[in-house]
Amino acid sequence: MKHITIKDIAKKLNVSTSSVSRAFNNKYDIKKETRDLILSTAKEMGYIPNPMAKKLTQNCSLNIGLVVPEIINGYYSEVVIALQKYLTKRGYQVLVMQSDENEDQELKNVKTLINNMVDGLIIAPTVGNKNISYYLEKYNNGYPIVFLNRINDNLPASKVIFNNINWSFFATEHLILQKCKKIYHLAGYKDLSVSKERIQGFKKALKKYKFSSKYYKIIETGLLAKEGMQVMEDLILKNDIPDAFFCVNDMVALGAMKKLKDNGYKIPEDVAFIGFTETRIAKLVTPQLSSVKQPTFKMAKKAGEILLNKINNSNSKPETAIFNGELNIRKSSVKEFLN
Amino acid sequence: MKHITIKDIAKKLNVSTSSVSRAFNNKYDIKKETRDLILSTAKEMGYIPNPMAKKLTQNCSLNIGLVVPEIINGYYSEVVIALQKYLTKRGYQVLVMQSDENEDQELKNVKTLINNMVDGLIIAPTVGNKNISYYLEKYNNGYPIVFLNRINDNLPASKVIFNNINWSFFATEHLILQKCKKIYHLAGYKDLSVSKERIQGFKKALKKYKFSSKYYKIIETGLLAKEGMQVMEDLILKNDIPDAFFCVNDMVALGAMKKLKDNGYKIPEDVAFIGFTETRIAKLVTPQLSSVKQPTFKMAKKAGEILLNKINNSNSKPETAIFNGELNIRKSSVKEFLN
DNA sequence: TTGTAAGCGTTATCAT
DNA sequence: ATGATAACGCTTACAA
Repeated sequence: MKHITIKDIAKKLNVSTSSVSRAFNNKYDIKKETRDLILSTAKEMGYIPNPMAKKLTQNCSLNIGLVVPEIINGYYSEVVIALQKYLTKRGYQVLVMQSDENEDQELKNVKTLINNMVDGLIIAPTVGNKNISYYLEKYNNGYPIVFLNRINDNLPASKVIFNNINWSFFATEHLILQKCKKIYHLAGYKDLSVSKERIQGFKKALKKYKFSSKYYKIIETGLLAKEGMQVMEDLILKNDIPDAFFCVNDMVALGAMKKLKDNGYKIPEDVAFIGFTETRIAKLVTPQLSSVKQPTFKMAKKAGEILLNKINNSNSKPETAIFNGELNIRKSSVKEFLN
Repeated sequence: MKHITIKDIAKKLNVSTSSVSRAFNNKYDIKKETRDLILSTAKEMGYIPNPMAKKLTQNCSLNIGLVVPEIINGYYSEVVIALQKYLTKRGYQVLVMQSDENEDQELKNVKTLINNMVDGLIIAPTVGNKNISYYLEKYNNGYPIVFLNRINDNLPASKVIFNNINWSFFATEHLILQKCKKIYHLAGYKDLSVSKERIQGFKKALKKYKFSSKYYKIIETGLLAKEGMQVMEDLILKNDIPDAFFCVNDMVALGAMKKLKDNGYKIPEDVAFIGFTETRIAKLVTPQLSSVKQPTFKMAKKAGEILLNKINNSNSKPETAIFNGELNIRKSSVKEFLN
């Protein structure tokens, strides 16, 4: 099963290897007939171009590194899928690495990918900001990087982000308009940029409607269902249950809801819920979970687009794309008809 | 930002490139001091070995292709994670491609990966068997392939599979022992090997307990929550609701349960449910969903292991690993205390 | 339009 | 223990 090379084809047809190469690559400087002959015999012989050789001469790997926090909870799975689709169609392979919400792992991943000479990186940073300066240094040296999500609006680099502040404002306002009087925010990680922004939006809404500090709380949780459950267990013990929760994401919301339901609370009658970064599961639970939907595919695609721009035109300018979402109101947050 | 090469190092130290190469690769035939000197200056100069060049000379890509049906529903996400972990640690990159439950897409993926000269393939085939003969031909020509899941026990190739028949027998038997008298099976795709096997186990249990054909049904559904909902909607319209459902997977079960709950049925009191291929969401819904848990990580790891064996020792024998799981009984299927 | 030959950055085979 | 050199499969000046 030795691989056929352009040499084999050249020998068979009594042409030079350059002609064979040209037949595959050039549009013009080869005669149509020889070109056709070469291509057809190549096919006949079962020729497959050796990507390693090609990459070596062209000094590119045609690989893109994608670093995400995790791919188990749906959101980043969709990011992966969207980018695979976009980049594969353009001749690139995507190397996905997970950070498991761990900064050190993330840095390791990035370094592994750089050592593998990926042509560019898309990074959805994990909680913490220890690594950002390292990434920025690379970026400023001309390394093609696009940041996706979880990154500050004012980071001086190409990035694709969601308008967390506005949409968490809307989500909170929705709860307020449902006449919720006491609203807690399950807030993810205090060091996570999206958490910070969602807190900002939350506070903005409370301020607009003049909530005194007695009537809200911001509670750090993490991002997992398990963590939503733990926090809720704690609140139940303390008998400190408000009439609404706005959660940093759907998983935390689902965990928290589950715990409340198991303890006899009615949702939304006793406690209203709204999540964020809508997942498919939102529609499978009872009651269905209200949430903020993000345009995941579009955002991922945009990140790919910016990256390829940079790769193909190394002095393209930094670009920031900010996306908006939609508020999907479902049963978990609708109290009004009760009044 | 030109890359440092071994030539640069060689020139700087007045040694030959072969010495530099040796310093990085060989254990013995270089003097310790020169070796150390070379390594330290290399580090100083910021040398990164060019993987493309290395791969070209060694005629391997250090890439493994992984073809899965999808990665959105948790199960195959875990497969991806497990294999990434296992293979990355051993110097390989994993190229993941999704088939979207589409045979043609799957074949395309496999061909793309082969054209990219991955060193081996792990395939979790999608529904249908149109491509299997193509894969087998490659396999028989010595191409390293391991099949994971969704493949017949008697396929003459290396494979890692789950004992679907036994565990669907156990799941069904559990429902029977809960005194369920009429059990429907939501069965996935009729052309999917795991569906077939789970149907076999289902029937085996029914036979053991002498269910007449009036008291069970096997209904083709697909594998998505949405499809579980659709089928259930249909059954509700026909007023054809048994007292238990055994579902081909958790997603179908969740969709079906949701539809029933929304129509006023009590679970498990009116209808008991058990899923398969347990997902994390099983514990987040009310009532929690009973399911059969598969040792996903172990199975994926085993697939990686068999594949690397084959790659490193091309005349290693075909190997089949069959795994067992566990039956996790939760509230959705427990009726007995009601009697 | 085609061929020759150098080069991409390594490793591997010989000598020395 | 080290160096010279060919080779891996392809692209690309440059020459013809």
